[in-house]
Amino acid sequence: MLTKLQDRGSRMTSHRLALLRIMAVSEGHPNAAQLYEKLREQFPTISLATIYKTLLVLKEDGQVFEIDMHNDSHYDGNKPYPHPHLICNKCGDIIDGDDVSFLDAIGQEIQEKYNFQIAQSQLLFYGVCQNCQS
Amino acid sequence: MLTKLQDRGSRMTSHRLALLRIMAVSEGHPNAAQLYEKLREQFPTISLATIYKTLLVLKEDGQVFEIDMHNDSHYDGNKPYPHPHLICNKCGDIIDGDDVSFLDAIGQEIQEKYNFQIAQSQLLFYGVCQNCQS
DNA sequence: GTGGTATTGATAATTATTCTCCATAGATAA
DNA sequence: TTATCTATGGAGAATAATTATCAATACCAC
Ligand SMILES: [Mn+2]
Ligand SMILES: [Mn+2]
Ligand SMILES: [Zn+2]
Ligand SMILES: [Zn+2]
Repeated sequence: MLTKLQDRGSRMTSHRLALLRIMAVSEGHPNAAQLYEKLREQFPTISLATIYKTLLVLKEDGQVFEIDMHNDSHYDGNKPYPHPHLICNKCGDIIDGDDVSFLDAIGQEIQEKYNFQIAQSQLLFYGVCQNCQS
Repeated sequence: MLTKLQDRGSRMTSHRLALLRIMAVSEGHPNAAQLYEKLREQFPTISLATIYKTLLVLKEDGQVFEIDMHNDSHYDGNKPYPHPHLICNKCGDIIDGDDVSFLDAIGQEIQEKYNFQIAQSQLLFYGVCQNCQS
């Protein structure tokens, strides 16, 4: 947790701990602005730039995964590795879409068919979630 | 081609034809800035805003597919429907990753397991392409 | 505790994309 | 062909998420 950070010459600060804790508790996929609002409850003088810098450090450290959405990145601190996301066009909810079979198979196939070495992936499905279909 | 546009009250202009033709010929995945440079050869006074407006119209008309990349959207006029893309971290090349099995299976699985009605998808794989592995 | 350095906060800068508004050009019918 | 109506184009301003700058501060090894 903090060992990896320090190996890279980074420090574990109260801000970074708090941000990780919020993500672990919320189980959601917040964006920078939402994390900013949450963190302001504990650190009223925190800056939005600090949120971005913290997210960058934690991302490079492999502790959060960035969901690369159009002009509004969201973050996952619970599953800090590539996995599919289902994004509802009605309510905006972002649902984890892991436990999907064939994912490894697709990676394998791309690797072989195109001789492409996959390092990362962004798998986004847009549509209507269960709740919004009523 | 122009029938669909006119049904929606849109007009087929020389700009729109030229943009579609450039995409069809290039077989690539240009972004707005690259299309702007190309189109300026034919229309020296064209504006970048016109590129964006044209791309929006053609996208809504189902004639181009937008690849939703982080702060730099690219467009596909040859396969104007969702399909995977392989993006090289070294040379920046964007490779079509269709003809991949299991894609329909994954869509099916998400539909069933999460009861999620898929309307669109962005499947991006980042890594190193064949040419850049030497 | 002290000192060196990473981090923070305030704010400016960046950059892709969108908006505004008037002039212009495409379609349609006379 | 010509008139008319309206979508489109061009120029530049506006927007908004993200990044850069830099002096003050907090972390941590000693
Ligand atoms: Mn997730
Ligand atoms: Mn493509
Ligand atoms: Zn929903
Ligand atoms: Zn390459």
